[in-house]
Amino acid sequence: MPELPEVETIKIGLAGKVPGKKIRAIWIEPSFKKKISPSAGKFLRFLNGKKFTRVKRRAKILVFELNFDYSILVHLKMTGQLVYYPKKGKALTGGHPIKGHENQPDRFARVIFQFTDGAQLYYNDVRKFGYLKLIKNQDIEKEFAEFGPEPFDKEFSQAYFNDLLEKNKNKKIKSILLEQNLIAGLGNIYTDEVCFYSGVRPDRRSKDLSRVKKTKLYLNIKKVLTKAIKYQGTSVSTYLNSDGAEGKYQKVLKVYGRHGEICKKCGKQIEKIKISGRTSSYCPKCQS
DNA sequence: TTTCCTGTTAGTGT
DNA sequence: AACACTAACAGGAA
Repeated sequence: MPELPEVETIKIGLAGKVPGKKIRAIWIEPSFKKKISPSAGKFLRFLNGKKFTRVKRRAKILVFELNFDYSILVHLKMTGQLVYYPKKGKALTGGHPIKGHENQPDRFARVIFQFTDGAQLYYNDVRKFGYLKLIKNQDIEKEFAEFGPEPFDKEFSQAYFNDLLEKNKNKKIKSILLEQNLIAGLGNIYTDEVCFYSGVRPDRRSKDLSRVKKTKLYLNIKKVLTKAIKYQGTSVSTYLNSDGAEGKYQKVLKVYGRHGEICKKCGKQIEKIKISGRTSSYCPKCQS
């Protein structure tokens, strides 16, 4: 699920909740122990009694800073969720989309943080692709060295973007947008949407893009992500924000997941192709 | 029942 | 080097 807007939404939600919380106990589902580093044992031992101080995001990774020179990195991969339960837990029934599991917490809980004030933070993950990593703050920069600029950073300028297209002129535009070492945070949903708003077929090679299209792509990356954050992300399958509620952006999707349906702009049928192994949907009339 | 699909990405093979 | 494909895992849809 989670691409930049979803991770950002979770970050904003948790930033108002977990700072100051002190860990009383952590439970890890046995089969998930191999996804905890440096090891489940060290993770438990080190974190017991520590406090969360701050929540940040880089690319699609959440960073929980602690009251020592350490942080916990959380990558949700395809189906990870973080859900916060205050002490006085209203039963959260916020539309968990997996049938029969409308009530949180459910059986897909992999890690549970219990805080001294009775609140809890759940890491849920159906497919168990995600991971939690305890890391020294001084090592974080090295860990993130692989990522390209954040789309909202000054570093991500039109000049940078044009240069990046020039350096990858034979690649398909969608492949470029998906590469985290070029631009951080876009995934399958928002790359499709950015291409639609820019009138560009996702399989167009970047050398064939006009100057105008390059500008459109650049601006639409920011526009689409900004709107998606405002809508609290897209709930396609298992994504929930940190209150356990769904995002709203799926209501305004133009092409992602809509192949076979009618283009909202021109009425033609949305088509699909595979790019970098990902299903990509586009309108054959609006995008060229 | 079986087959194919799914938000990510590291790793392997061509 | 650049690219395509698969595995990691589980459940839903057809």
